[in-house]
Amino acid sequence: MPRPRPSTIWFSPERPRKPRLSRERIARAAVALLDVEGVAGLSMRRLAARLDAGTMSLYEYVAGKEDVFDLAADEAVAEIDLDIPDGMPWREALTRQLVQSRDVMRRHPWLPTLMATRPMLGPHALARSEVFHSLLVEAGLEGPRLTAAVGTLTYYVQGYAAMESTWRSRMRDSAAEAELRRRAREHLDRQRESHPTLARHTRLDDADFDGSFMLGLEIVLDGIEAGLGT
Amino acid sequence: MPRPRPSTIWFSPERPRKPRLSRERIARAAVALLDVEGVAGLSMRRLAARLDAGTMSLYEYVAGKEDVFDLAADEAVAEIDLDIPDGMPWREALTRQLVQSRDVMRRHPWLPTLMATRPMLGPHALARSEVFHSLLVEAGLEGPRLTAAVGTLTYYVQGYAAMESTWRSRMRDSAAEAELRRRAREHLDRQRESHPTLARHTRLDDADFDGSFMLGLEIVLDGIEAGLGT
DNA sequence: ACGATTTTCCGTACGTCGTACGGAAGGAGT
DNA sequence: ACTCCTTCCGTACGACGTACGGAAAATCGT
Repeated sequence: MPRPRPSTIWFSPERPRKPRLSRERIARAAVALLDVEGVAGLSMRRLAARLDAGTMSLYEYVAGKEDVFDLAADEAVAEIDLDIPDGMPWREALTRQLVQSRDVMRRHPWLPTLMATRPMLGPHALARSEVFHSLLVEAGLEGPRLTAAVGTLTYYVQGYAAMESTWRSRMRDSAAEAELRRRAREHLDRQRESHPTLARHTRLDDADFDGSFMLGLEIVLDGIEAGLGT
Repeated sequence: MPRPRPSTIWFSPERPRKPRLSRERIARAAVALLDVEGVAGLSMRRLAARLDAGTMSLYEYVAGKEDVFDLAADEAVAEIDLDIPDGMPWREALTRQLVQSRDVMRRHPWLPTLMATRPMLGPHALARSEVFHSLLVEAGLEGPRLTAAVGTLTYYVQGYAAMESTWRSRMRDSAAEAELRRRAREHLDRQRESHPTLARHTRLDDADFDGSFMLGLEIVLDGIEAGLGT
């Protein structure tokens, strides 16, 4: 039976010999590597190289690649500034919180995807969750309504950030591959003829990401507020 | 210069020789394989084997693995039933539409992730988008508000479906790995002591996925409705 | 009818990946 | 000094995406 490794559990137990690596160091290196190379660019070999360690050394600290992703995700979530000025009303505070979250996800475009595909149980994710819940409790929610409200906010910011970063990256590399882009565009235009509403109401080129994000956020917050009287 | 492959463009042009494969056949096989093996389990080799073809034969029809994902995603989106009874009010119609979407995403748990990480430009995704837009135009929205409203709904259903399927899959395999689960739980409980709001207001075991989904959906729809007067 | 052309099919090969395994090396405790 | 536990990591295996180029087949021009 192999030594059990913690996987997805966050503390580190006793350590009878002083180690060169640590889960924290690995987490930080993973974040840095993900920022530069993206999700597809993170490999155990590259990660180890960046830490001047042998590849297999990582496995003393980490259960596998999935564990690295868990670690990196929680590490990035830690960048969200959680403290809010005393006495700030809940709606304003939540707005700040969500704008912050989007900022962090813009710095780490790989984050929304990872958050959507794993249970976020790291300490920083839990802390963030605590803040969201307590702000909405202050607003007057509890029980399933509370859970649902937290969900809508979380899914919105994750979904928006994911969309934004895929869009931005397509815009970037299409500067080089303008040809293929032209064909795709032409194809879309052809489709548009059979989709009149879409054609009339959407512009593809201008993209006011900031304004658009705030608009959607207002919708969700309005919806939460609308349910308070019930 | 290599023969250009369409990538992400959807029609197929002239065909001077009758082919055994086709983009449609590949798309269907990819969906079936993804359903069984998940995103990580889809490989070009396995996909080809399922079609009784050599691996490299796929590349006559498909630009690469990314293209296969695009194809599979649009193919799955096709399962969403788009027609709505005549005269049904917009809110009810949208609800139907979103419940449908969630159902499809439950049948294809890999779908929400793929949708979040790529621009959905396939014919079925565009058709779905057209329906959403026209329903919200009927509701009285236009311009950036319209775009934002479509966004909130889309992100909500994708985010919820992604959460639901990761949760469900964890619940499944934890039947086998109950030990590790117990440790995770114990860890969570320890964290809960420092997160009082979270501790008081969340239950982990019971999970009324259907009801919870509807609650969140009502929030978003309420929010859209609240913005109509402005 | 038949060669030329075009298109489909796919075997081989290369570089990369995650990680199982087992050994080496280095304190800590006795 | 000896044991034991931990850290470190070289090697190796099977699987992956796909570039390349050749074989075979269908179509077309004549």
